[in-house]
Amino acid sequence: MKRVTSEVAYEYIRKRIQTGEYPPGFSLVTEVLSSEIGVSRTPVREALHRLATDGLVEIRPRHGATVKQMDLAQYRDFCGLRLALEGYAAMLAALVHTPLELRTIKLALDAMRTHTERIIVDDQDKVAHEALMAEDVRFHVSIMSAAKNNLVKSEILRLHLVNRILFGPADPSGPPIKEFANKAEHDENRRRVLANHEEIYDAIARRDAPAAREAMERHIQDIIDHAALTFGGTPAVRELTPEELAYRG
Amino acid sequence: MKRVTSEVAYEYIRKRIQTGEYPPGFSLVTEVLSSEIGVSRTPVREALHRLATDGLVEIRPRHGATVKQMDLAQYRDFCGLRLALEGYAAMLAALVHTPLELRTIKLALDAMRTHTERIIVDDQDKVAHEALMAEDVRFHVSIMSAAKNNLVKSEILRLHLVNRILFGPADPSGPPIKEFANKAEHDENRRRVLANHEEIYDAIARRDAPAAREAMERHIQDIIDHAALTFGGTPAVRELTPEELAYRG
DNA sequence: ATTTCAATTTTTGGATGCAATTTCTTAATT
DNA sequence: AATTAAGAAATTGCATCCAAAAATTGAAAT
Repeated sequence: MKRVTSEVAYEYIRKRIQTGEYPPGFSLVTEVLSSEIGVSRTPVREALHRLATDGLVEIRPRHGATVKQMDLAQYRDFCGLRLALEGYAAMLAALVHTPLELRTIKLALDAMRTHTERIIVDDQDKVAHEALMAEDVRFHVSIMSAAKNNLVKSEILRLHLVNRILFGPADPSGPPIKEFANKAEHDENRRRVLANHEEIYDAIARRDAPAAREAMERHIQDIIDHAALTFGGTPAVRELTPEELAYRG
Repeated sequence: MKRVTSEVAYEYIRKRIQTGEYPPGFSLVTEVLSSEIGVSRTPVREALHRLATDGLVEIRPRHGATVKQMDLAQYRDFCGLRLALEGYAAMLAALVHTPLELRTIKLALDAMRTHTERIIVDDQDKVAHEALMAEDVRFHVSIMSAAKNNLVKSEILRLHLVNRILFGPADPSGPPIKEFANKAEHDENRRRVLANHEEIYDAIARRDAPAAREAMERHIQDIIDHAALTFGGTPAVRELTPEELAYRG
């Protein structure tokens, strides 16, 4: 025995989903995966269950596992969760951050500013794009670390994982997503994100908890709105679940 | 094959944890459980993993599973999560509730009022105690249903599950929990809970989203404070994790 | 030609066996 | 007597095997 085999299976599948090699709706057959990875079906099964609790995979009993796919309504629910948690984390961070934690947040913010400027000058700068994304993550992670609530932190990290998958690198065989907006729109969006981050940082720095929460919530709401635009124009009236309908009689 | 055996195992173990038959820290050995339940080790393993993601069980690789135990610090983190989510749900409910959903919430509130009065008159009324707990749950569930975000709802329900376990029926072999306060204190607490609920309801009814959130957050904060008292007097300074310490260099 | 029903194949969920690792026990040494 | 080391027992994690359920294919009847 080498090491935790189920971990290998988990990482293997997760990576494929994230890169888009296994697109949303893709059927994940244990037998195929196990022979592909070179382990038996047991650890694959376990990995799929873990991915299901992460929200990356959907398992219907006796029907197998598929890569999760979300419609806009589900995405909005998802972002609502993120909004609630990250807003709370920002609030906590404003209250309990240490000077060092504040500096860590500021470092990420400053780096983002630099990279954003660079991208606005040269749209094709791949390195700057990569760096910007990395610093964006660092900014958010720094805030939830400063909040000092590990449960909240791990929940948010789990959500980020899903977000990356559904709106990540590519969606080669998925439904036709609306073509990217033009550069001017993109630049405007980047500036808005940066402005949002600055607001959040300032509120945390002056220990203004309500303002920090509001700023973070506005930021995430902006993300939702932006995604709604690129996703497709439909206002997407929410479907009511049977469970919800039960409340009406 | 009869039915989903892993479901049987899951319910079996969950119930035992909730009733306190398996107290916090209790060692959950797959072999023992499988022979006790009458299924093989595979579904037991799966059930334990599910319980771990629910937060009821702790699994350390190669060391087995134990019933999760929380200290006060962890409980506060846990309640923080609940506060963030239920506060958000109350806000949403204020914004998007239908008249029927509002009435459902009011029904639970009215029932709670009745049962609380009854308990204050007769402390020993077991039926009223049961009913009060049930209506308390109904009140909270009605609100998250009215919020119409299934993800948030299922997350909160998961949290409620854990809450029930750690502060549920009994903890026979656990550390000596401070003896229950006297009746006057209890009655005061019950009245405060009811007043909280009324505030929450009123805010939702008049579609005042910020007030609904604030009232809910105050309510949960009260619960935390109350638990801190009955748990033990220690202020419980949070331990820093190695991960957090990394941020300091 | 299309639809329906049955048989075959595929695939999941569960049981069992096996190897590796951890823990418990016991004995020996300081 | 206490502490450590070695071996024995127990327990986890993975692989394989088996049975039940679902999907698919093919044939027959309308």
